[in-house]
Amino acid sequence: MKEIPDKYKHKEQEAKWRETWKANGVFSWDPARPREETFIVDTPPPTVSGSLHIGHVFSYTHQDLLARYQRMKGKNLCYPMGWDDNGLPTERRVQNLFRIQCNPHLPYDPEWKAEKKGAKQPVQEVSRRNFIEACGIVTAEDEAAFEGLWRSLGLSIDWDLQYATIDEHCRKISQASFLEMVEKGYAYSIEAPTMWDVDFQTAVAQAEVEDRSRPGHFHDIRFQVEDGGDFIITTTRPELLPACIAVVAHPDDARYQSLFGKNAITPLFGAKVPIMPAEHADPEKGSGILMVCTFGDAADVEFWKQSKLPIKQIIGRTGTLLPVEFGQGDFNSENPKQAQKNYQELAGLGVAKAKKRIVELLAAERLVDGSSPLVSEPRPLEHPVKFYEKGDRPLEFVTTRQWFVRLLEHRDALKAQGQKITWHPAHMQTRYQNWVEGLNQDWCISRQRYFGVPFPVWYPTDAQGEADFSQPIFADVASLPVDPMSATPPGYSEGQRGQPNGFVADPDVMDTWATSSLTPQIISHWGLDEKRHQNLFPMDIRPQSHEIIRTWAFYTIVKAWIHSGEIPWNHVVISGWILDPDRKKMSKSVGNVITPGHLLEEHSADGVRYWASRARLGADTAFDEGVMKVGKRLCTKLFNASRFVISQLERVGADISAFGPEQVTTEVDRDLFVRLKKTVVTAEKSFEKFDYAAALEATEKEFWAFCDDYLELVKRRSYGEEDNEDRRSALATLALSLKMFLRLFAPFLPFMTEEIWSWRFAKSEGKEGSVHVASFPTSAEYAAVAETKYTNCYAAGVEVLVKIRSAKTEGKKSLRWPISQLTVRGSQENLDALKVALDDVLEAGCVQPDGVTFEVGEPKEGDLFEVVAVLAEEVPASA
RNA sequence: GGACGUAUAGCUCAGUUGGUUAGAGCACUACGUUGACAUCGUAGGGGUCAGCGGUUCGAGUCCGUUUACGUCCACCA
Repeated sequence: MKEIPDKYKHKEQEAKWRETWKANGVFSWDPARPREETFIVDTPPPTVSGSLHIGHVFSYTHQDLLARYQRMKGKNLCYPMGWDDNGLPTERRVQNLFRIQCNPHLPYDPEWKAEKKGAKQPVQEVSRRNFIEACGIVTAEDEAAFEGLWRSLGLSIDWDLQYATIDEHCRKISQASFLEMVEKGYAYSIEAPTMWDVDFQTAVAQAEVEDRSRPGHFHDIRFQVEDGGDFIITTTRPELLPACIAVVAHPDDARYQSLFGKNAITPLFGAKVPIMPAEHADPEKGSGILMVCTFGDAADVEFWKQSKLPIKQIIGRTGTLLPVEFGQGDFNSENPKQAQKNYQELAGLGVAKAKKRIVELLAAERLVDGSSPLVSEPRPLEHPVKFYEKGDRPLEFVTTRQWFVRLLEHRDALKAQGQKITWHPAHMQTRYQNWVEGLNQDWCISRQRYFGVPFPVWYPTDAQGEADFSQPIFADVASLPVDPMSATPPGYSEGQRGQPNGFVADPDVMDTWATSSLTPQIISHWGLDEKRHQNLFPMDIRPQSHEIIRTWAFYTIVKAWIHSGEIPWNHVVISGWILDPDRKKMSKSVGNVITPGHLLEEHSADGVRYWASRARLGADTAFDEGVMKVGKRLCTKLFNASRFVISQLERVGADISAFGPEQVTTEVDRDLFVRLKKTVVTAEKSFEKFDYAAALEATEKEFWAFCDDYLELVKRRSYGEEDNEDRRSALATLALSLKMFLRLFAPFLPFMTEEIWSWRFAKSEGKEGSVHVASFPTSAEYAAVAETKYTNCYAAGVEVLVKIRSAKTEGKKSLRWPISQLTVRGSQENLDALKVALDDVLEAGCVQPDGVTFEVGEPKEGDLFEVVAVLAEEVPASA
């Protein structure tokens, strides 16, 4: 027999169980079992270069609760872990840690080794392959640290099912997905103005764009009209004046009707631009007339596309003004020499500096009537400006060649897919619908970065060595994954790379979401193992947070629809955010992030999990260490109550696992089981609705009541010296109820319940001995407990005991103080019920048996009884 | 501007299809070491259920409206 410890030391015990679970493969997935017996979690792959905070612990606990419940229901759990390691965050960290910069034109240096360097050391340029190797070193370290934390938290992940979004398998799936999207006509490449981050020098997608409120200025600028007259335009972006291609006003705007069809002359640059009607011009805003520049915003892009006007691109990929020649090409001017002189003042400047300079130029400029085109001092305002979510400078529209996935024409189909999925909580589906309805661009999936999945594409070159983008050469699916920078396209030799009549590689990598949108296919081995794919796809649950519904959830639904015509999972479960005590979202930029390490140490993993388990899905929750303390206290209570139950049984040599429901024979015990069965049903129903918090609440409430009341009432019988039916029933009830509570708590408190389970309930040392593969309690399990003939006899006993205790508290006496006279008034029916429990009550309440009086009568409304307990004059020596 | 959510005790939160006197924990107060538990127990005080209006025999719950807070989307002249 295993020795039961006096004290629970959570650090040691939790470490012990982590090792045991690992050694026994308690959480491993069995690929042989069929789909209907399997439950699949599409685990969110955390960005490894970020640091984990308490919010991650919160949401990953939620999925683990659901996984553990399903496992105890007998399901074969496929609960993998992925790491999102490609993309910008890793690149940034690698650049800083190793002081390197990727230069994709350098050859690979096999001798080069990545070394961490101080911030003051010079930056070294390395090849793309060397750079990626360095990324691999960093992500491997990060992944190990993350895995350690997840194990500390007790996540029941199958650690054999791991993937990293940059690994070979994921690259293969991502490239295969791309090729199929090309084949099915969903992916296309086009040279077009695209939202562009000038610092990262990459295109970005609509989903990665956010508005930030920034100070700016209105500038009122007078334009001349070709054959006389003028008008004033209000703009916040005067630096785009040289890129002005048209001037527009609303077609119904009376003020400008007479100007439509004429040309305006831009100040400083003398460019003749058409004055045109346009629906998007709002007469209420500014002066009602505005300039269209290539490109100031999405409306400019849209207008330019429809108008077929020439493009005047003045902002380059680095965010500085490009050198252009006025009087040549599309940069027309009435006075090219003066225009060029003015532009020379701006060329090479960044956007902010160009803005400042052009205001000075406008102020100094004189129109024919001698006035300045800048008709007033710039007026300050706060306005929303679009930023890349990871960027520091406003986005610009730059014309580049990019790969896109068609979304706009499929909005209705994608909305319908969202409706086939059950969202928890349900209102989160609205966010998905809103996002799909609000889409205004196709999905740009190409990024001008290095650490990511390359496009498996090359382009033939013409006699001049220029790439022909209209004839892309795609890699063969069997050859995936490929890096076109080092692999040669079919039918070419490496010597033809970059040569006339040769080929060039597509230099770009995919958006990180292009890979992470495939997590279900990555896990199911889509296209590689059809049997496994059929067995795992669609999945059961996708846990995630709500701010990435528009990215991760949305793109995953897109990919599943394109590739399989299916939804990727049946349920999406959304965790809320952790708010700091001021109810602000915890985020790195705000600097209010709380890391979980010390909390797990102090409050135990079970305590921290308890805190997370109390929060319902989707509800933002304030960080509260007090709740973790409550969780730890619950563990202690469970520990002590279990020791008591086991000691009671073993005092008389009973085997705790040998009791069955038919041995519950005493009326009070049978009545207790009416309650316990209700609790089991509530827990099960709640879990089936993914409402783990309600399951915990019901279990916890019942457990405390069990400790406070039943354990007190039962002592007379369980401590009894005589081996009779009453005692056997008490022991059976203790054994069965403890076994029940341990399993009900197991998803929430996996360490503590496993510890206690291992004392006496575990049937073996291996996987089968774990409480986490034991079956979750059902009410059917206790069907063989006979119904009591005295309904409420347990409740009656409890109520009288509570009132006796209350009398002692009021009398400022200890709970062991004897009661000399007890009068109980109630209905005959309730008194009869009470009499069944009376011996237990009298013993627990230290009532002298000869001092009890019953009266038939009406107690206060809501009560079963009115109780008068007279405290004894003094403590007898025996007490 | 559009959408969604939240508002219940000092704090963190429950409150089911409308149904007795609105609950729990923390904190607070008092009492008590009792044969599982001082990492404790027992008991107590504490609420105009954000405001207003409506439906109903009856509203924390349903409807309308207002306010505050949060989030997402739109908004760059």
